[in-house]
Amino acid sequence: MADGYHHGNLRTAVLARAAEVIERDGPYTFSLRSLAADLGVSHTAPRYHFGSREGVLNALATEGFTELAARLRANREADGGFLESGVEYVRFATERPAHFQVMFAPTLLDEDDPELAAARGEAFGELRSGVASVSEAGRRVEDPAAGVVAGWAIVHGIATLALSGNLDSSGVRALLGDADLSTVTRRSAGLLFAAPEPPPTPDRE
Amino acid sequence: MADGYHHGNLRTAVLARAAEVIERDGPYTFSLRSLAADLGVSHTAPRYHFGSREGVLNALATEGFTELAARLRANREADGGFLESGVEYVRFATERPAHFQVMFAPTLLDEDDPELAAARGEAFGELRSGVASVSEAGRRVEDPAAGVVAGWAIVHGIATLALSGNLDSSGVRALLGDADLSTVTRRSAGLLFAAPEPPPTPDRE
DNA sequence: GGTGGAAACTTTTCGGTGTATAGTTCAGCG
DNA sequence: CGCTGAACTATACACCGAAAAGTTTCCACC
Repeated sequence: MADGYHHGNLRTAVLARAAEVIERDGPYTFSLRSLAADLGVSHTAPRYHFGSREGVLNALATEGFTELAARLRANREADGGFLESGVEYVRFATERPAHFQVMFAPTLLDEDDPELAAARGEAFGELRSGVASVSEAGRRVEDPAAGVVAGWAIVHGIATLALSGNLDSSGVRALLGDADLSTVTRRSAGLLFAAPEPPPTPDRE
Repeated sequence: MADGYHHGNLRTAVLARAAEVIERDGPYTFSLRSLAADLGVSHTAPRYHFGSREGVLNALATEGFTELAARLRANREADGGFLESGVEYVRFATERPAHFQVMFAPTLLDEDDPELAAARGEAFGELRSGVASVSEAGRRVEDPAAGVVAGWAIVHGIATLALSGNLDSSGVRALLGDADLSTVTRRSAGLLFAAPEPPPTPDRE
């Protein structure tokens, strides 16, 4: 495969290296040329596989949505419950920070890419069906639509704040005794859907 | 002031134009040179005021944190309550999308800038004191630290998801009957801290 | 065992971009 | 009138994404 002229596995190598670089420096300074130099190929070689810089980011986002969907599906099939789906969402963000950043930065992507749209649709489907299970569980959600938004927003908020370092730098994280992020997620998102313990049963019809 | 050679108000003009451009195309393609061309000055003129491209973004973030702090303080002094502080947070994000994006993208900023640190500290202080009022109100928060994280995360999550267009594109927003974002915020974040009694916001249809 | 073609790269070239440094304009002031 | 500092320009350089044309290698087919 790798004969000195043909890299042999350039597409995979580019994606892996791109994720590393973006994880370290963010998506702004991400450069196709320096990436190609790292991999020992000419600076136009990645272009053959991805078409453009945007193409690399699209591929990264697609990869990310596919993996996120798989994780959420696995959790659902293991009957992990909504809260654990949320924890998984945050875990994915911290384990694949580059993917996560790119996935939710539409100005970096070509939204017309059908593969990206398919992968995203799959992930969003898992998200909705995960949240739907909460409504079925019949907690205290008299406003299921708001519950969906609240559930997604709280885990997405924790993920983005943690990734951007604002949870630590704000001193908020320290309030929790430096618990790991999964614990933080459980304790925080748990407030949303957990039935209040002392108070009486909320008014149901 | 403006004599054809000296612009007269370049610093302000650069910040205003930068916000426009970033609001439209995001912070990644933001270019000092095209911005200078728009304003009719040489491409190195902005550098005199900001030192570097990063300097412009830092100034934008500083401006943003200062305004956010002021908004939160005004709400607190008007006794708006935590939920309305959250609504104000989201409103700020949608009204100053460029500022908001830059403020929470540390890879775009020079974190050593003392002015930025001061403005951010001020805003975070307001945030914490706003959330602290909830604990004092003694709702059902037996885990106040988690409440702080949850409160911030849910409004930050709504803001980022809305700004990135993911609330609409996912179809989640439509579930709420296309309510405006402040209403979405109240209904969603309201689930977090709402006591069994209906909150001051009337939510009747 | 050669031949055609496609896949995977390289080379070259172009315009755009941030940064650095030296030079220019202009208002205010002694 | 001449000096000085603030605000801006001109020039130069290295890097970058994109485009187009050329090169290498493999492989399927005859």
